[in-house]
Amino acid sequence: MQHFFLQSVVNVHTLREQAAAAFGGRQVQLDAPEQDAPARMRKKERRERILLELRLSPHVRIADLARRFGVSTETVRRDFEALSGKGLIARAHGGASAPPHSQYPGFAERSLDRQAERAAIGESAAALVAPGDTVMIDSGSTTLELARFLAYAGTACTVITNSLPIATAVGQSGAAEVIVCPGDFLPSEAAVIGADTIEYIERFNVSRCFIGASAVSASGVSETVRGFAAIKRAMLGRSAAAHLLIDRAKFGRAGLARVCDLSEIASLVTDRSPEGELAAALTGAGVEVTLAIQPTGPGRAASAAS
Amino acid sequence: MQHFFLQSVVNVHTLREQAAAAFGGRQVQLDAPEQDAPARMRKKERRERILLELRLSPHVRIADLARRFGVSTETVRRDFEALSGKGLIARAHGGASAPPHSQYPGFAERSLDRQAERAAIGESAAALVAPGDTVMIDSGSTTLELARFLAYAGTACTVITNSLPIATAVGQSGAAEVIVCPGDFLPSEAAVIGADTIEYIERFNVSRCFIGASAVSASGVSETVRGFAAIKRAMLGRSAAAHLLIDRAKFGRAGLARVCDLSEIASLVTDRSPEGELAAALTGAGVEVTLAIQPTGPGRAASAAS
DNA sequence: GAAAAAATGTTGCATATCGCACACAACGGT
DNA sequence: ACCGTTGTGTGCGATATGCAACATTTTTTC
Repeated sequence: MQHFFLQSVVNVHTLREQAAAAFGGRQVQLDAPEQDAPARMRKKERRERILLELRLSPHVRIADLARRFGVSTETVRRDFEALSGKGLIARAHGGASAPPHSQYPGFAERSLDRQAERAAIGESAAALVAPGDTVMIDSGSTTLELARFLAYAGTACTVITNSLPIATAVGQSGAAEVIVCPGDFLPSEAAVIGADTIEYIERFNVSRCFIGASAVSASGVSETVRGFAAIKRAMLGRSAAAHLLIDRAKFGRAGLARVCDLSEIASLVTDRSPEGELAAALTGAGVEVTLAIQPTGPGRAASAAS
Repeated sequence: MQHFFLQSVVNVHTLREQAAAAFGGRQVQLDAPEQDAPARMRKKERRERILLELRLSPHVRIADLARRFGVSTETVRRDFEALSGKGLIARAHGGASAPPHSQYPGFAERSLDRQAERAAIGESAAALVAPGDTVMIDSGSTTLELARFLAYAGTACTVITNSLPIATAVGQSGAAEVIVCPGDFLPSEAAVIGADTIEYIERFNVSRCFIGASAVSASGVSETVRGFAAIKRAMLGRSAAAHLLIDRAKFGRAGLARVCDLSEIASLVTDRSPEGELAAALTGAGVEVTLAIQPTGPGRAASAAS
């Protein structure tokens, strides 16, 4: 079996070249901030390839990559260090793997900040779901945490979602039923959007929905990704009660697309008490505020303890 | 940030206990075949927890787990060895990560055998898709390979699928458009099934569809998972040409649910020429047979070379 | 075209991990 | 109560990895 593969290594390389070329067309700015006049193609390309490999198998080894790229292990090690510095990969002894969870690329870049806060918010929100409930869960990194906690706790509920990672996460528990919405797949969020999605959502009626957002202020909830606002509104319209999961970094700001008024949501789950104008508006709108108990979360302890 | 986490390690543990308990209710038979009168709870539970951890973060380290479980590293090492022997995890120096691809649990158990063959089949099938094409892709581990190669090659096509991992894989390329079908989520396959799925599929017309199956024989194509047969038929009905992706292990067998006649498929992509009755039937039905060039595949070379 | 800067390769050593052998403890069957 | 089985811990030499300093090559810049 071993030499089997070794014989075909050449073919593999050829394929990889093609892919790398195709990929190169829409290069990500990997080393943007620090060096402004950077780099020959080599380094960049190699690092892109590392990320590419990492999408295909969850773990790559330094020695393998070094051999494959025809460079020394030190070079690969340096690449790893740079990439892990940007949070694009997670280092491990002898290799590297995909960042914390996101098999979902789009999330990766941003999902490092406030990870702990989001986990706490997700955990608190999960407590709101009782066995037997039917809920809708919006896409987003905070709501994904909710999904993970639901799965972790094994809550026997029915979940309707437009997010693929959320469907997968909740489904893993085996205890929950998951209904996936149709629509156009948006890679950056690993969720579906569009008219089909909305039409489908409107077939259901649920007791609760959990939504995320880009911003919340006294004037209401808003979202930067335009297609998402409509989805959130559709979910709101079909739920007896709506819960907004949002961290304090988004207080007092406003996004491009308006989602709804504060009065339309039943509760806000966050990591710190809102203050000032927003607090007043929330009280005025009769929105209950749930404060998440600080950082705790499955999957984080391991990396933190190391 | 570090001590931050360390302070809450206790909470994490408590949470993990709960989850482990919940999980224990539907324990998988980890060491079923070899030892019939096995084991105290300890080992089993520990190994389940390892798998649980692995779902939450893509890589766990031996030292961490040893400390967390309060056992020696040797013990964890033995667990790793056992689990990797069953293909449930992939070993790495200093730790372990999720098996080859499947962030998708159900796939895991079976997706080791014939992995290379499936990759070859997927690669061959990917060559059938031209830029601009619109295709449907059925769920399954072989068709997932097709999706990965499409993404890897960056083919600019439109894909309609009922499989979440396929949607994610194809979407990653950024070059393709992906339309996801609605329906009831089936965790073991990470795909959706049901009436909604079928109804949705029937809204489209495509040039090609790629389907997998549990078995193929002279009397036709069949599938063991009942809900899937209907999906495959729906896709067949909406495609100008159908391609069956199937490895030689499934030749000459029959599954519970009948999918279609051989005459309904345009081509069969496989890893070895069919023989005897099946070959005759294929010729008779005018089915073109495409033989996949032997093992090659992204993501595999790394693990094989090690 | 030469100097400067960046990237990469090389070396040596500290450390971590591996794999094995053996010893001990816990449990189950007779 | 005995003994065999199984799971676990400990110690050790071999190997792999990490890390830092320095040499070398390549690229950039003027």
